[in-house]
Amino acid sequence: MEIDEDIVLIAGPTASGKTSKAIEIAKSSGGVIINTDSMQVYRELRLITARPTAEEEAMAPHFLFGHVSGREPYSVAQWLADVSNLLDEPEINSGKIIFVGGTGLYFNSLLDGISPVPTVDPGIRTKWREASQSQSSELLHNHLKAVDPTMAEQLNANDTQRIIRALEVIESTGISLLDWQKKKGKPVLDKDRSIHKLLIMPERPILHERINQRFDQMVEEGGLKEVEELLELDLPEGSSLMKAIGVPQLAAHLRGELTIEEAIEQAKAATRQYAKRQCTWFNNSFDESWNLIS
RNA sequence: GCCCGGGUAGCUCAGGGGUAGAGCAGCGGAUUGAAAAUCCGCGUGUCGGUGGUUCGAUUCCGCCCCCGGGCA
Repeated sequence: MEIDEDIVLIAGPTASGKTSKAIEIAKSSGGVIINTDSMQVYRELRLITARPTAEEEAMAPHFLFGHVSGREPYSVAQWLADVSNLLDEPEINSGKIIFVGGTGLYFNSLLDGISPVPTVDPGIRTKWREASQSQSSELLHNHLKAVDPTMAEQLNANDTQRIIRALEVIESTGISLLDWQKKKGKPVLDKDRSIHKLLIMPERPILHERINQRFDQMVEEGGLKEVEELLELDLPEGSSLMKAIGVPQLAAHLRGELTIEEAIEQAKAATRQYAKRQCTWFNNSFDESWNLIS
């Protein structure tokens, strides 16, 4: 598949064949590949996050794959900053660039930018993250109601993660997250470069089949060992990597809580559920400028 | 062949004379610094088949089929 545009975006649910499509395009049209997946940025997991293999990476220049440690906090904003830094390099920004991944939020931030919320005071962040371990979401929601009622109204009382985000922002900046989010971010892609957007959406039953097969393959190729080694690193509690699909399930097996068959079955189900959430995002958040293929 | 037990949602199973409900799976939605996260919503069904009793049967009775277990 040859593509004339300067920038190619390839999105799709997990196991839809994005990696090979990106390499195919890079080989026929040239260009570098930039990761647009929130988990493939981490160094410690390769198999379980379906990161391109060393052989695949050798077929074209790859960026932002496995470039951060699971010990470091990472985020959509950090990713966008990493992309922005890459685009500051003329030899990258003048050639073809292929963004590939499955994180809808990252694509949206790439195209629309992200609101310029200041970095939250680390002490305040830690305080609320710890509070979320010990306090009920309802209690936290009540805190938020007291300090930022309009934001509290936007959030479900069970949505602990968004509630503590809102809490840390109002406490750290004195301004409601809602107000910050009204400020538009600035897009990082050059306005004058042409973009081709590809959305790979296989039929659901086919996708499920591929997901199931791929997880079996991950385990055959040493996924269990990879998780075992990850656990030995003793990453900080709540680190994103520990929540990568497959990790909690295989870790439960290593602790003797699940048989390997149960762990595999549960990991496959979690992957299918994730793929559905991705499809929801793509279906409802991406506009008609995306070219749908299966 | 005989004797038990069972056949209810995709799976595991509960229920019981007024056309049925849980968990898991599945489906739909939200999504702005943890996003593979986090959260919201939705039972999707010839109750094995067929006769009968009954105002009414998935439920009770007969026969048949299928699956376990036991005896031969």
